[in-house]
Amino acid sequence: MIPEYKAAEIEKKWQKKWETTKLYRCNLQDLERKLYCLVMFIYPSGDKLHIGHWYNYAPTDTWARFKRMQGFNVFEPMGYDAFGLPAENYAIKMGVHPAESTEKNINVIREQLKAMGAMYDWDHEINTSRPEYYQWTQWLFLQLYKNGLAYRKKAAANWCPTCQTVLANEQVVDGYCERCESEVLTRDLEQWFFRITRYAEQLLDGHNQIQWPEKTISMQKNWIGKSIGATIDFKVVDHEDLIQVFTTRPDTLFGVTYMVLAPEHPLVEKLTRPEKRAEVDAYILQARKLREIDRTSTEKEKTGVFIGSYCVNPVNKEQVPIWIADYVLVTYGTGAVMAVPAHDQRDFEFAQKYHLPIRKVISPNGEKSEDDLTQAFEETGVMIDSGQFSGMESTKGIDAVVDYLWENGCGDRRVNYKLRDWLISRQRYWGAPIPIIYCEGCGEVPVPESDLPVLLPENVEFKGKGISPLATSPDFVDVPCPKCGKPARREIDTMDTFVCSSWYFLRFLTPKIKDRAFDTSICDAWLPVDQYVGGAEHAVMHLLYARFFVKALRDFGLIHFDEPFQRLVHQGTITNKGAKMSKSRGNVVNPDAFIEKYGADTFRMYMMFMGAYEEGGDWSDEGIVGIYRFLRRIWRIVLQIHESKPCGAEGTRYKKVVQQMHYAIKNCTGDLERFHFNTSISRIMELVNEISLYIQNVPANEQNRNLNEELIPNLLRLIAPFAPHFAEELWERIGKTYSIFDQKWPEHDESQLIKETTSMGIQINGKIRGQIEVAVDVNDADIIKMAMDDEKIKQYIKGKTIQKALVVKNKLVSLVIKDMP
RNA sequence: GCGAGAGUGGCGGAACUGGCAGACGCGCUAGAUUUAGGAUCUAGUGUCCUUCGGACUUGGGGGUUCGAAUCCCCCCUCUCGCACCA
Repeated sequence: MIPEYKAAEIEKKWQKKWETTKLYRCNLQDLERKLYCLVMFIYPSGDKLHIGHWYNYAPTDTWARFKRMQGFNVFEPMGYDAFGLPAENYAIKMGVHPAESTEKNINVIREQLKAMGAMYDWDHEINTSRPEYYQWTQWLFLQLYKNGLAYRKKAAANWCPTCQTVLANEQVVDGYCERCESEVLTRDLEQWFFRITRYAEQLLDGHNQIQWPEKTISMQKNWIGKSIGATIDFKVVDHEDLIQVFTTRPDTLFGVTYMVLAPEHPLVEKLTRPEKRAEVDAYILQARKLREIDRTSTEKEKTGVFIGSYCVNPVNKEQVPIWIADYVLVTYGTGAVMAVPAHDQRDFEFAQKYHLPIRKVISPNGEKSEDDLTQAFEETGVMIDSGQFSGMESTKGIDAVVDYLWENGCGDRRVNYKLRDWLISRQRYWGAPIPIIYCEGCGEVPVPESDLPVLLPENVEFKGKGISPLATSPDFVDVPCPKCGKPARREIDTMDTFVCSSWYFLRFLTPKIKDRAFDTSICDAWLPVDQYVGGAEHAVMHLLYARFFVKALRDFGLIHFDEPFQRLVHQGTITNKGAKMSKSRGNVVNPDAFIEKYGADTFRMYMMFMGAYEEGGDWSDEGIVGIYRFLRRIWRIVLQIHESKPCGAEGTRYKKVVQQMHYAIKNCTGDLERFHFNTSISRIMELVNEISLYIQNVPANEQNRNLNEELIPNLLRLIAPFAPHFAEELWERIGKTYSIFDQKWPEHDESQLIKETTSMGIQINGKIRGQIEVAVDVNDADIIKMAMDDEKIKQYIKGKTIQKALVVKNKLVSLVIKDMP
């Protein structure tokens, strides 16, 4: 009598055994075949594990287990990105201290993660909100500070009125807060920045040495936004001032007919003529009122005003009027643009509206034409009406003009980036305090490393609004200056949580060391992370910041590699009945209910079966039973064969089963490698179907003994990464030694895949008309003959001439026929 | 608006470099077994045509090819990213 498959019981049993035997403890000293498999650690904001977490973690764990069985020394850690706004907001909502609620949530989540059955090495767990961790986040801040990569400045910052804090550029999506979707305002504030812009070029270069999705790389490239061009200085008439512009088209300099400054440009105030003052002020006021999103919309008609002053074009000494317009952004380039309406569509539209001259200086063929342009000609061509440069190819003209400007001291080559420095100050409580003290005498003083950590005070009013909660703790704020000992005050802002997660992959290796943030030699040995898995939404935030950190730390001599993550895979999104899951739609799938009903093994396996991992899939409450049935089917077959102990020697039918096994091993392995879990599972299903047919059709006493000895063990090895508890249980039940995860992943034998005959389709004029069974060693000419001798085919080719006949090996025969002339 | 990806049965999805479209699973139909089953097993299941058999089928339209889901051109829809970046 075959016992029932009791998932809950089995899963508990093995989770316990794995833990007590420390099966997944990784020996970091063993570097041969090391493999660092990392999944983005969890953000414990208050909710339990949702389906997205499962989809991130379970398949990655399957991959890691597969690699372990292939003989790799796999390090797969898990921890908590525990600081941050959602956790703080959750605590406020529940009326408890964030430290308390975070700790509680982590305890729940840890149990859930364990119930998933992943092979995390729990000895390496980290929690970024613990002083043991954030002490080193602060230490890293100081290293950046010491090396000139952390600085404070007053700047217009993105302010989220709901979150009551500033945000980094990366956290503002279309003018709205990435987290809470409130409209983001601008506020002038003193803020801390990390000088990520210094690494712009290196961040671009590094893309060449990592295997990441094309799309993610291009998003980063786009975000960094490199453009090569020149700066050009325009003297202002009757003023000492120079207006500097950045342009990628110095070859169009002779076509400049006006100058445009951003309304916020510092020179606007000074250069506005008295008679224009009222008009200009009104325009600036109006531009300010416009929401960022409206102002930057390309749909919006361009507007601007003339401020009354003129500047001089350095190549032809022509005076051109200076305008301000909100299509020029103060944050990009120099905040000023030389307008060339004939060769820039935006300038063209503006010039048309305000009747400014449009002067053609680039011609497609070098010839002048009197026709009016209907739109700007933005391509390259031949320079015309450009003084000594006329007749020159515009691509060469770029260099020639810049050389001329440089010689005359009014221009230079310049590479410009869109990337801005990373604003890391947050006016919130639940984060790592910035380790800086302000002293009236000594100014900005870094907290000495020996005084770290700067502990988050407990007695804080963190529910307040508009001011950093740390300001409400006098014990925290008032400190003696570390330099002169006089009364001073601490920085009251905390760091963006992305700072914590920019180096966690280093800490994971040695989470408990007390005297260093990380161990240089262990990091050098284990990094870069071999396989990183996480959401695509981090493309220009976490993934860019972490790369910046690694490059900076490398330059400080603390590590000796260039990139944190060698291979990167993003999981797709799970939908439910075709729609994105959301609380408002009410179609959120709660994993717990399904795990209770079918077990974690079925649940995780079904997620992998739904679709291609990187594309996500559509959840179906019905579909999951397919996997449940499949596991129970294996359960019965394995135990039945184990009981009946086949000892026969039946060979003909068995050969087919073996062939199917090698086919399954081959494809299952290849697909797992590429994170194609769904097709990988399909191959195992086919194998099970074949075994099932065999034991039904071949009498028990004849069944091949290898069924028990070779086939079933291999089947269990194949299923083990997908359904770990299930496979471990059956492995034990068939009398094998613990653990199946110390077993070697099966390898296929290519020679076993070769069939004696193949069935080939016969195509006539592109349409399949018949099938023939052909032995593999038959040559093409004979195959064609066989095809033409086929009864069915004869009907088609009777009375026709064969124009062409070809054989596609093992696939088909193609005949092209034509009526007899 | 620009850029990238996608569109395949009733459903989720396969098809690696052009080579028998629809693997695998869900659902459905019939049968077997069972006291019963939402358990299990077997067979069937793209659409249309009256059949042996045939015709049509990968968002729509054209093209290249002996042969196209796959390559090329035009159009439609969806998803994601960027959005005056000078």
